[in-house]
Amino acid sequence: MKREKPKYKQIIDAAVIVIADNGYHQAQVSKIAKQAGVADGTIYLYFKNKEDILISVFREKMAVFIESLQEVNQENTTAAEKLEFMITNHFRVLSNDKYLARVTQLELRQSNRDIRLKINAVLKEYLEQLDTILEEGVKAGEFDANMDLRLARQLIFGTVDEVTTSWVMKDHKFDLTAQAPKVYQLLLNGIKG
Amino acid sequence: MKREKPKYKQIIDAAVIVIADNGYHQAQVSKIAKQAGVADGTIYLYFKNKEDILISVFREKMAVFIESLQEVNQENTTAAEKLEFMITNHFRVLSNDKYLARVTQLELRQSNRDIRLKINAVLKEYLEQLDTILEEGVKAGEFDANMDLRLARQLIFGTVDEVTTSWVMKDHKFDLTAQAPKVYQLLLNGIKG
Amino acid sequence: MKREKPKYKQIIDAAVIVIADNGYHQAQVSKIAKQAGVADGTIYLYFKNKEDILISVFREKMAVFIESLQEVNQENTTAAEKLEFMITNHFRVLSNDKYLARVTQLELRQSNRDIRLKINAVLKEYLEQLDTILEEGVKAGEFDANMDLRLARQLIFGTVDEVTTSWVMKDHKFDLTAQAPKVYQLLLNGIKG
Amino acid sequence: MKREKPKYKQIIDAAVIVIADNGYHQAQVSKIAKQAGVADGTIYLYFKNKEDILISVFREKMAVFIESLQEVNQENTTAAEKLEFMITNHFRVLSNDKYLARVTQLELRQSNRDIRLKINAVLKEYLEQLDTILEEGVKAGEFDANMDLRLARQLIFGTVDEVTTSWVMKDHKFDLTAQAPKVYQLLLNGIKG
DNA sequence: AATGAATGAGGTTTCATTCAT
DNA sequence: CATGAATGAAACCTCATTCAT
Repeated sequence: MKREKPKYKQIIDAAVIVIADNGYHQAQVSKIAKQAGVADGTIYLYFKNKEDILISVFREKMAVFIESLQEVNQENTTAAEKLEFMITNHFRVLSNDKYLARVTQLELRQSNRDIRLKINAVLKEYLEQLDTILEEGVKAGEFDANMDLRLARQLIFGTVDEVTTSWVMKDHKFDLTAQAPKVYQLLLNGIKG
Repeated sequence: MKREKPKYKQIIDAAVIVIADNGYHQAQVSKIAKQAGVADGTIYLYFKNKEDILISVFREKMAVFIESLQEVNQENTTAAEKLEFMITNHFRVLSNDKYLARVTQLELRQSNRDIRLKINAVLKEYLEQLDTILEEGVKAGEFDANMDLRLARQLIFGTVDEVTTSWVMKDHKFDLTAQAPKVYQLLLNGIKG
Repeated sequence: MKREKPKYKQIIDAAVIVIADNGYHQAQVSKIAKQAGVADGTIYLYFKNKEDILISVFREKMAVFIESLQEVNQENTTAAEKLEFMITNHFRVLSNDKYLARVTQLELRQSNRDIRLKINAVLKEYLEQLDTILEEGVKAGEFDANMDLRLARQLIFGTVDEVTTSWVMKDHKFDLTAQAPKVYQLLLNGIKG
Repeated sequence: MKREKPKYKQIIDAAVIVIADNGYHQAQVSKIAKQAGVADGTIYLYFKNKEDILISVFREKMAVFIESLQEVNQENTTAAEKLEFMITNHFRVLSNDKYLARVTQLELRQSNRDIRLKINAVLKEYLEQLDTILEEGVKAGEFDANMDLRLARQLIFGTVDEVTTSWVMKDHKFDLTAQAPKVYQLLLNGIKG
């Protein structure tokens, strides 16, 4: 008996590939089912509807980022080191899964407002981890005590996101992970005390 | 007899309103035609297809940003002052036209890959103006000579864009233009020599 | 230029034929469109949705019955004569349009509760005309003053409907209009004073 | 160990409840299985297919009517008394099982032509019992010798059915069994010699 | 130049039935 | 006998675009 991945995971992974290959609006349920090697109807044993597939893709994949951040946030390192890890990790994960990168940076953003709101809810956890780092850095005197925390968060996330999107749109023509130290330095300059 | 705006402009403006009010996916050509006060078929006398409307919306509205930057780039001010103006101007224009802000920050991004690529082509002019400022600043010793120019551009555009998007998604709950000096300071810290 | 029936009527008539030929559950919108000689989408310029087509079929066709009853109710005849006319007319109209008979007696009754309720609302007008006849007959001493009006209505409608349905289910094997005098006599016996 | 009803009966009863509660078109096999406390697949050990369940429901429940009529038809009473019993019994049985009444009067009639034909075959036995009463009544001089037997049957069944359906559609707002004597009188008037 | 009625392709989801365990 | 996960066919409706007037 062949041991299969549980179908839920199987379908999520198929969705990432289909969306990356065909684009958001051409990612029909039947294509995802075919890629996953299951019948169309089987999808609906594991997901409420198509929207549920898309949000689940994002949630499952973001979990990697969020968990690694939670871990690093519990370690005894400086806030600056944590920030550096966050950036490096972000770039590394997406570098290693170009399908995922295309899906999160380009395709999923084409979804309608409902899905976008649910995706943002997932993203919020990630941003809260970032906030934790920033608060800690301010308390430790590493980061500028007068800076606007929300702006700092937007500075960091906006930059990391823009660099990643740029990398995807330019068909990965530069080495994304190699940008991490430089991005870290620019951002640290911006916020350090 | 009332002198009417030329129909081309009329349709562009109608598109912005319809997209802002209904969202990208609910902005049907017939709605735009109705809002513009013309027949559906008339749209196709001025635009090749729907995609052409959307890109034209972006191009026409971006022109405001680009022109003002071209002007300021020809003035005798420091690169830092130019950067500050760029940020302030960006926030001010979108603050003054909340319809436009919603359309550019949220709605148009839901379009498919083809339209996104064409929108990026329009954006490129804006980013080139930004590059001009950065190069000038490096040459004048205002900005760090060792920094990666592309990263600096992504830092600045990514941050400004993220702050604006955040402001739109939070229903303009904070004063966007008031962020300009703080954003400028954070970014300048990042890149100054 | 060929003068066409207005499309609305054209589609209604096509629906009757398609439903009669294929049965309620096999009467797809595309079949109706094809039969009407229009595109699928054209249907939706004239009807809100499929349900709207079905109810409209019933409403338009019942109008024939209701109007003729309204006319006869305004004439100077006895209630018994009006009743006889009603029965004769009912059988004659359905005898002359076997498609319609199949649709109203068998097919439309397979619809779901929502449609059935709306169909019943249309039917109500017909039954009210019948009530008018009965009340008039009681007042004139033609019909039994002690009878239960609602039951009398159910007696008449139930019988006429059952005879018609029987005729349809037996593939029109007997002459429906020929039943009218006998049915009238049975019913009159039941309710006469 | 609790002695269970045989599964066949269990499933029939579950079907009546599910159809009455959810309506014909929302009575999925899986719902019936759940209500019956068995697995979906188990249904198919006792019934050939869904159609078979529905017809069996009707057949099993009609048996009550048919048996009681067979009994009364063997008694030494007048045809008129038998007719009265038939009407009273019909109303009483359905009054006592409102689930069943909804299912037979409203829901099962939404089924397609095939099922309807098979249901009619079951109904035929009932109508034959009614014919026996009528023939006996004619022979005994109780009923009009000149009347059309088929019409008389349709008069009686159509009226009883219409009264019952009306009662179900009006949510049992009147006392159905209380109608029996009045209905009997109306019908007897119609057919008595 | 302007109209707007007509077109027709294309996709999500349900659910009766099967069959390996 | 019993299970229940898996199957896959099938249809309503929308909307960008055309073209006769």
